[in-house]
Amino acid sequence: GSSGGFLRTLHVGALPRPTGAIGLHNQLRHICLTGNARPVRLQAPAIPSIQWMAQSNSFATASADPETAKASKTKKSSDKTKNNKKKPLTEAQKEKKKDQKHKAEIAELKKTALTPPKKLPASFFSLAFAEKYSAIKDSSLDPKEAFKAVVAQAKSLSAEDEERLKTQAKANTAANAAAYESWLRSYTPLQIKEANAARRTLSRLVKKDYRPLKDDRLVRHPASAYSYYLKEFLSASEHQGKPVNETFKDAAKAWNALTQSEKNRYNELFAEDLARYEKEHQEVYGVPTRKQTQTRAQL
DNA sequence: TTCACTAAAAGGTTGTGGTT
DNA sequence: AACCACAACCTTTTAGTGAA
Repeated sequence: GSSGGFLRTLHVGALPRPTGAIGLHNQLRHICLTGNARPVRLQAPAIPSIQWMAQSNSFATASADPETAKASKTKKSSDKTKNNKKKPLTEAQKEKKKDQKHKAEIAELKKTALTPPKKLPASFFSLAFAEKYSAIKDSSLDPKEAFKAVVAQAKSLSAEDEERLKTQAKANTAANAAAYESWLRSYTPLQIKEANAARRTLSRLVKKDYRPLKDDRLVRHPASAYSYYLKEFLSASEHQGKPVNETFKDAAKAWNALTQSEKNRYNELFAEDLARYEKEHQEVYGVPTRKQTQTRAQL
């Protein structure tokens, strides 16, 4: 595991930022900003209940215009005074209304979730495929046959071509990383944090995997006392080489056998980390944690 | 969505406990 | 209730090539 070590400090270990691909990177950025959103292919699953969403106020942008909403509401109701009787909605109408609301929520979540820039092909195979395909393009081959033929060609490149395309692929990988980094930095850490929350929600609501955006600036959650114990336990040489799941079971057993005073050391480490979390939360996001807000409200 | 294939990222595993 | 924190490592998934 070389990604993001334990107790990784903020801003350390950022992605490499190659300097050789500036032009490409600007192009990518432009493409991104012109907003060609990723094609959405959703098989619209019927979500029976979105009740829990109403409980969540994580996405403040959704309620950005309470004034206008209020205004249009009052205006509407005054219009309705002519035919002063309000007919109760039929079941079908209720369904429709609910469906519309649901769609609006999804749309709002997608906006909050943000769309990272499209990536350039980063494998020699993809590049070879594109190249060979453009050569065969005009032939009247059946698309599937053409596809297979091109794959075969892409697999049997000359040594020179393979070398060339591997170099290109590497450059694209670097350009992709640079483009992503640049795109990321155009948003605040808080926006990215909220985007990730929206992504989690979307993944649940929609049959699609909205993966979290990777961002070094995000504040790492405090690690539990047990996490610290586990780290210590695993680093002991006596457990190395044993199957992972056995070792983890042993660790849990040992943890539960500890006395309260033995646990204190780890609890202190947690307390320190919690303090770190609260401090960084304020610094990076510009707002205190929810827990801090609640505690202050009680005072 | 299909076809073949690659590179890179995420998931599963084993736990506890704090955060949202 | 669900998510995230920590660990290592092997396995699975994804996104990307183009076009119908």
